Parts: sequence; structure tokens; C-alpha cells
Amino acid sequence: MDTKHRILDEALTLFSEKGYANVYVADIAARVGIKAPSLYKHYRNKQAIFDAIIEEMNKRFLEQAGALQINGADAKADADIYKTISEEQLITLGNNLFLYFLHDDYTRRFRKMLTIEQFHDKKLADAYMKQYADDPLSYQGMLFGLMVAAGVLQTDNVEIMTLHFYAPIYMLLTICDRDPSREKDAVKTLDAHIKQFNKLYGRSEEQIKKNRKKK
Amino acid sequence: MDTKHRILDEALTLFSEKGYANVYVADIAARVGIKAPSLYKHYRNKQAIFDAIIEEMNKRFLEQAGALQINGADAKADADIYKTISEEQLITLGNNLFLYFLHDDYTRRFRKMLTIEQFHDKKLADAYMKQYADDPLSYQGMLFGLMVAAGVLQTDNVEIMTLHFYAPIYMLLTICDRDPSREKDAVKTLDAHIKQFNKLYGRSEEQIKKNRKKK
DNA sequence: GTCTATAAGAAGATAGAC
DNA sequence: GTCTATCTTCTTATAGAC
Repeated sequence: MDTKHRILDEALTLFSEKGYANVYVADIAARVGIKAPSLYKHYRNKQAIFDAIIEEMNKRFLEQAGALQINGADAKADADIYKTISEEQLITLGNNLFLYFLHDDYTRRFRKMLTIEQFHDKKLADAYMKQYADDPLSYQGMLFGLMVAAGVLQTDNVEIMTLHFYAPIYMLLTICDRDPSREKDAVKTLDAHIKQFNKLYGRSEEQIKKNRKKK
Repeated sequence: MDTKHRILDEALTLFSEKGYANVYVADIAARVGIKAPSLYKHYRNKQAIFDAIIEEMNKRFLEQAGALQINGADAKADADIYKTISEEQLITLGNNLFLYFLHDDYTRRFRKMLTIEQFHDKKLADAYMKQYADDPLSYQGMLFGLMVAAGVLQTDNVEIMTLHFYAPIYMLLTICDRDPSREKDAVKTLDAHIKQFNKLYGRSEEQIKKNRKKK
């Protein structure tokens, strides 16, 4: 990784831990292994470093194309998986998703930085909400809509059903961000949550088998 | 309100909007209507102002004695209300609760400040989680437990049921904190959420009437 | 591109008059 | 208790040698 990019990486780490104002350009430089004035050969000033991070974040978010996407492929592929999924598989998917969000280094640091800096800049608040509220709800909602059409889930309000699935995941995520030692407990709760969700929204095993045969 | 207390009030407002590091003692002083050096007759330094705010917050949180408490009275009174409550009343209660959290000036500013500063100081992260995750879940869980015992709600996992009730409220709250213009939409979603919750966890009207007669 | 030296300007805090 | 003047320290950023 070249110096220019390493600066962004180290800056993101520091910003996510202390917030923009509490990080000094000398701190960033030290972690990169150079002196502060050398930074200015790569970026015009401190704000430019921050802006570059946000720009890269937006690029990555776009690439993800929907925060709660399961396999990174297109939506139709995900939808097919969902239609014939068993409870255990749904739990595994939920777990992987949650743990990816929680552990992926970039995602985690971005999320923490956005949390700290969101009230400084409306754009950051918007980015946060898009990434962790609106996009997951709309993507999951679309998948669940297909599952309802396939008869795997039953409800007359897909939007609320999606909220019931995702809000607990979101809440557990904010808890673990603040206190990583609670992760083990959160995973257990997540399991129980998905099982209960599955029970409430009536996925009948027969319907799933029927869908498998059709395939 | 005396000067000493006005300093805390104005400082809380500024901290909740910009974060500790971006607020200058001169800003606080200006809002109080004095000059910066005069502040030092009331508080030893900037950090002492912050600490005093946290201390007052802890005092207020203790007084609340459970974040999601409905009427501020004892739990048994709340439980009695819940046992004979109609769907409409449950929605009204949920709404009032949500809007209180969202609009109450002190609560709102504290929450925003904790959100911004939580990664600087573990104690703040703990305070945030206690106030907005653990306490609401444990208090609501206790009430719901009584309701299940009374036959108004049905589940074999009260903890998860409580999470299903509260997590959407929590998520809507964090959305509205970041973008107040979404409040109207959030209230609608909240309504639909509680109705769905009510349907899923099977409150039978007959059982409620029976409970009313017993009284 | 990296360094040392240093300028320029904040921002926190104190001294001492009133 | 509040003020003006001032000190001190910290931090960003630049100048200019290598």
C-alpha cells in the first residue's frame, strides 16, 4: 500500500477512535512512519484527508450496492436462496451478516467514525442512515416481499415485517460497537430472535419443500 | 436559574450539537452572557463543566428509575394498566413514550451528547447502553412478563418478545435524532409496528375483558 | 518525498483591577 | 462575580535544505 493510501487508512483508524478534532496530523504521520510536514505533500490539509476518507467510503458503499446483501451477487440470486431456505440456514445467514458488519475492519471503522461525526455534518448523518437503516430495510424488504409472494412468509405488511427482522439486528450491532465483550451474548440473542421471527411469520416447512420441488 | 446552572445548560446544548472538542469555553460563556474568564469562578476548567453535566445526568437517570417507565409510578401500577389495555391504548402509550424520548429537551440533548462522546470514554458508552438499551429492555420485559402471566400476551420467550417491541422504537429514535424531518413518518411506522406486534403476540380481546371484570 | 525549523493562530487558563 | 489583558500551550501549516 502506498503512502498516500496508508495515510487514509491510519487516519480512519484514529478518527473512528477519537473523532476528527482529537486527532492531530502529527498522530497520523507517526502511525504512517513519517513526520507531519510530509503529509502535506500528499494532502492539502487535514480536512482533505477527511474528505478523501468520505469519498472512498461512498465508493465502497456503492460497490456494496445494498448494505444487507447476502452474497454480493444480484438480488434475484439472493431471492432464490431465500425462497427455499430452512430455519437453520436463515439463522446462519443472519449470523454471518451480523458478524460481517461487526468485524469487517473497514465497515466497523467507518460506522464508528460516522457515529461520532454525524452531528458535525448533515451529509455524514445521511450516509449513516442510508447505510445502516434505509438500504438494509429496502433490500431486505424486497427479498421478504418475494418470499411472501412465494408463500414462504406470511404477512399483510412487508415493511413492518422487515423492520421486525432488521431492527433487533441493528440494535445488537450498536450494542456490540460500544462494548465488544457483549458479542457472544448478542449472537445468542440473534439466534433466538430469528427463530422467533421464523415462528411468528409462519414459514411452513411444506411450502418450502414445494418450492424446492418446483426448482 | 443561577449562572452556575445556566453554564451547564448552555454547555450541554453546545456539546450535544458539536461535541466536546469543538465547543470553546468562550462559546459557552457567550451564550450565558458573560466572558470566558468569568466561567472559571464557577468551574475549575472545561472538563469540570463536562463532568458536572454527566453527574447531573446520572442523577436524573436514577430519578427516572427505568427508562421506559410509563407513568413514573411504581411498576405494579404500570403492570395493572397493561393487563387491561386495549390495542388503541397500547399504541397511544407507545407513541407518548417515543415522543417523550424524542422531544424532552434534556433527554434529547443528553442522548445526542452521549452518542457523540461515547467512544472517548467507556463510562459514557455504558451510560448510553444502560439508558437506551438495557434498562428499557429490562423494565418492559418485566411488564410483558406480567402480561404473559395474565394471558394478555402469549409467548415462550419474553426476552425476545420485548426485543421485538423495543428494537423498532430504538431504531426509529436514532433515525429521528439524525433527521428530525422524518418524525412524522416514524410515528406512522411506530403505529403500524405496535398493531403488528399486538397481532403477532396474540392479545385476545376476551382475555382482556375477563381481566377487567376481575378488577 | 522526507526532514528540521519555525511561523501563525487557536484555545484554555490565570492575574489582577473593579 | 465580571471584566480586560495576557500567558502558555498546543496544533496546523509553511519554508526551505537534502
